[in-house]
Formats: sequence, structure tokens, C-alpha cells
Amino acid sequence: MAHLISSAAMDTATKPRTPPLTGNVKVTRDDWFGLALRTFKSDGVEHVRVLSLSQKLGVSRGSFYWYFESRQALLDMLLDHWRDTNTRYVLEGARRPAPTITRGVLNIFEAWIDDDLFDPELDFAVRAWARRSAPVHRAVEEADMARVDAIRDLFLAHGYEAEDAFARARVLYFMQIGYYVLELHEPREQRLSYVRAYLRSFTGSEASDEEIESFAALVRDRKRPGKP
Amino acid sequence: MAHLISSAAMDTATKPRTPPLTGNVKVTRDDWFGLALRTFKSDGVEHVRVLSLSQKLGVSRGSFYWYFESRQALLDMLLDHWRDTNTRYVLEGARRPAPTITRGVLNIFEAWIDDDLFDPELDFAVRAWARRSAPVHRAVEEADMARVDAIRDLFLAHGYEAEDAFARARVLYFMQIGYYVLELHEPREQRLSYVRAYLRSFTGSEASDEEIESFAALVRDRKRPGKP
DNA sequence: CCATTACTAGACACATGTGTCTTGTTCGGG
DNA sequence: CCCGAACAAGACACATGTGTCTAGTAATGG
Repeated sequence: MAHLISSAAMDTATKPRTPPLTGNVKVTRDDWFGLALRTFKSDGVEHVRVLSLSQKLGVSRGSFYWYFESRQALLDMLLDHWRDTNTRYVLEGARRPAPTITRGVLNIFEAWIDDDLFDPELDFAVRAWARRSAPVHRAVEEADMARVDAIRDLFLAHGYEAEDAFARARVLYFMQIGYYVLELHEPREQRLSYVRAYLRSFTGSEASDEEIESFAALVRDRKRPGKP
Repeated sequence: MAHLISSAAMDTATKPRTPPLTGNVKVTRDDWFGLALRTFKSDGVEHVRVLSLSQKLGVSRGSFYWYFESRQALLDMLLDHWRDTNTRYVLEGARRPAPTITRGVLNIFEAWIDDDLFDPELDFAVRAWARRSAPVHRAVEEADMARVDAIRDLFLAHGYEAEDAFARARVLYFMQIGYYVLELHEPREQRLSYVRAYLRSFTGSEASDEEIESFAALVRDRKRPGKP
């Protein structure tokens, strides 16, 4: 009865693997989660389906229920993943001490401009999801408030008046979200060329050439700074 | 063909009706479309389902297929509706001749600030839909370009340099979209109080008191200006 | 008053989805 | 070398969805 051995040639769109997968194992938990995440980002929650994921992975749904308790558990993990990645780096950037306000804003831009640190697709997918799910909605509200507050605190720390700091934080944040929603996908070089103008409009003061240049250099050879 | 009755129904709770509905009729085409639209806005395309709509309307699915060719036909109509409403008023506002740039931007704000003219929920729902549907994606891209171009032309008409006009159009538009994505739902009065600051940051010049005041007055007794 | 118009109900055939359970299959270790 | 841990397959029961078709039924108009 052993016909068609190792027809598991499903290495197409899903597969670069590190360990050769011992035992009767065809896919790992990470395969499931990774595909779910990609599907979530490109197609939305509604399309994260155990059945269709299993078909793309070339295994039966039984495999899924070995690794995960339920579809809902997987969705919860997607939300956690978003919280762990997207919000964190924005906050870290905003809170990093900076000698000037322009430099402080550049610290935030670092996350914005690097898709490894802030993932706009993921953010949008979560926002779309939030429209229907109360807990997700709360999570998004919390994250937005935390982000705007952190940016406002940056302006406050650099001597802006309370109201002005608030307004500037909002303009900066709203415009960034709006930019991502539009899905412009401009090349990094082009985005870099706008930085000076954005800084002027966001902070009301002028960035120094070396600030701009060191930011450009940092972005150009983006390697993830922390540990992987 | 006397099916042009009761087009203005579109109530909230789905039921109170203007004409008593003659014959064996339980729901009208507008009932179907109105509920579909509301569902689309609050829950997204994926939840616009013939079955669940029929249950909410209290009729069988047979009714739907009397009024509409298919689910897809209904979805197409939703997209058309979005095009007819949302894009139009933004363009009209931007193109209306204005004595000053601040006044010109206020003309655009008119649509932004009035949910009858520009519906953020609808816009967001369409953008979410666009991520999965190529034709919808194209429609959104076209609309975004048309809107930004119209705003840019406004700045150009008031003497701004080409690049500056482009940048300002983008900042204005992106920030507005970002604002809507966040779903802040601030009361009209509060939004009005920001208008002067926004105008300053968007145009770089100061609005006159009477411009601000006449805008506030216009918004306060919002009646739809054109014909319904 | 009877036919026609304009709908609605409900059954059929089929697809896609969830979650559970039983029965494999493959490896590595005692 | 056989056994158990770690997974996978596939069937079952059920829910929800689409689209089609036939048999109604309530007002209206001749």
C-alpha cells in the first residue's frame, strides 16, 4: 500500500526549512503560523482558514489540531504577534533619548521606514479585523494611544507646549498611518528624499545635515540592530 | 416599471417603511441594498452574505435573486456606490474656485467634516476589500490619485511651486485618511476647534476670522447643499 | 372574477468551513 | 527489535454559504 513515497514536493511557496524534519513530520508549527501570518496580512482574518491553510501546506487538518487548540487560538497568536512587533519598535524609537527634536523624530522614522521593524500590512490587517472584534478593537485603541502618547512625550521633552505637542504627535502619527493605508510602496531612496521636508513640517525646526546623513546611512545598510 | 418607490428609505433598523408595500412584497430592492451597505461598512465584504442578509430581513434568499443577479452583482453595486458618493464630493470641493488658499482647503474640509458627503467607514471598507480584489484595488488607486491631484491643483492655482503643491496635497490627504482609520469619532465642535491650526500647517498661511467663522456656520447647520 | 404581475417560500445540489475521533506511519531509544 | 512519542490521514457530524428551480400567494387591472 505504500504508493507515491515522498510526494511531499510542496516546497514551492512555503518552504525553506532549516532541519530536515525527522519522523513522520511534514510541517512544523512554524509552517502553520508563518502561512497563517502571511495569509492574514495579504487577505485578512476571514481568509485564515484551517482548511485552506492545510491545502496550501499539503497536509490534512489533523496536523493543525495537533499544534493548535483551535482556529481562535491561532488568531489570538496573530494578535499577540502584532503587539510584540509593531507597537514595540515605535515606542522604543520615541522613547530613546535624543539631543534634538529632529533627531528624536528620526528615531521614530527608523521604525517607520524599515519594514522589518514596523509592518504596515500587518497593522492594516489588524485594524480591519478590529472593526468586527471587540477585544481586537481594544488592543488597537490601546496601541494607538500608547504610540501617540509616546510621540507627544518626545515633543514635551523638547520643550513644546502641551497642546502643540499633542497636535504635532497626531499629525505625525496620522499622516504615517494614512501613508501606509494608501499602499504607495515608494522605494526607500525616494522616501529618504522627503525626510528633510517632513521633519521641517512636523517639528517646525530644521534638521542638521549630519542628522539627515547619519539617518540615511543607517537606513541604507539596515541590519537589525538588536539580537535576532 | 414602478419600482422607483421608496428609494429614500434606508432606515437604521431595517423595518419602518414609507409606502405600505403592496402585493406579496415583504422587502424592496432598497432594503436589500441598504442592509448590504450597512453590513459592508461595519463588517466588511466577507460578511455581505445573501443568506445572513436574508435572515436579518426575515425573508428567504429567493427574494434576493429576484432583485439581483448574483452576490457579485451586489458587490459591484457597492463599489459603484462608493465611487458615486465618496470621491465626487472631495473633487467638487477641491475644484470649486476659491479667493484664498485657506478658503480652498476649507472647501475640501466641508466634505471631510460631514459624514453625509464623505463616509469614512465606507472608504475603509473599500480599502480593505481592495487588498484582495484587483479591480477594486484599481478603483481605489484611481480615486486616490484623482483626489490628491485635485488637491495639488488647488495649491498650484494659488501659486505654490509644483513640488511644494504636491507635498502639501499629500500631507493633507494622508493625514485625513489616517485620521479616519483611527476611528476617533470626535464631536464636530472639537474638530472645528482644530481647523485654524490645521489650515496653518497645511497651507503655511493664516486664515481670516471670517473664513473660519463662515465655515463653522456652514458646518453647524449642515443641510445638504445640492439636490438629493 | 380571473389572469397577470411581482414577488416569496422552500427544496435540491453542491462547496467550503469547523472540530473530533480513530487509525495509521516514522523515527529514535531502551 | 520492538515500543512509544510525535505527528498525519481521513472519516464523521454538523454549520454556513451559493445558485437554481418549482410552486405558491397577494394585490391590480381588464
